[in-house]
Amino acid sequence: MSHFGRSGPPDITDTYSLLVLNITFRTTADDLFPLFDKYGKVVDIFIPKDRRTGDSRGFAFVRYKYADEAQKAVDRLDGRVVDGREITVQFAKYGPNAERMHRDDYSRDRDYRRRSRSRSYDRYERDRYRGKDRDYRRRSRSRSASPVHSKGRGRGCYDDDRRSSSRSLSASPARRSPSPRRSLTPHKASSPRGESPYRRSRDGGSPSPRSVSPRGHPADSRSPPPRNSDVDVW
DNA sequence: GTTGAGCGTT
Repeated sequence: MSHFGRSGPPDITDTYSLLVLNITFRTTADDLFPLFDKYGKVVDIFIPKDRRTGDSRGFAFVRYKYADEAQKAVDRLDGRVVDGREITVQFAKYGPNAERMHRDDYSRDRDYRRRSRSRSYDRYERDRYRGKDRDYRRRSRSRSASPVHSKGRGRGCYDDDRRSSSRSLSASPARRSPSPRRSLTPHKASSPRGESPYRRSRDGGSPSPRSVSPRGHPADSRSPPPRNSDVDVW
């Protein structure tokens, strides 16, 4: 009895799709079927899964036969805790069918206010919608979707180095070795273990020969490492 | 084994 989505869409002639979000990654259609079926006639349940791993993405699509039942399910199951997680039930919008036209059937009394009243209203709504940050979310379900990883690290390292270099030449050129290890990098990074050089290029974009010394680094030649301890610290 | 905003298959 879990033929949901096994052979594509069965019959979406008069069915309403509901989007269930915030469900656990282990929740399956069979687990949601009894839950949604209790509130109405569920025609089909489809849960997008990864093609490579086959794991659930965290949301499911419940297809109802009647809109009134779907609305009821949304109102009843929306915010319900399933498997220890609160699920979010709402009507599908970007679906293949987009039952937006049918929505008027059950929300006709509440949709009357949204009637094409004026462009201002539309603009206001759109503007208000834009206020929320939802476009930033990426579709990639990376294991760790972090919008802000670590500002100032990783790539900033190069920037910091470059800035330091600049300051060194400007503030105290003969104070500390600009970057002895940096000058040795191009030579030592030749291929200690058979690593591909082009790979490095793509990783940092162009940090090796050009970024390191855009204005040339004659100081390296005439400014050998004064102390080993300095380099040892690194 | 991990994660957590979102919109779908033959």
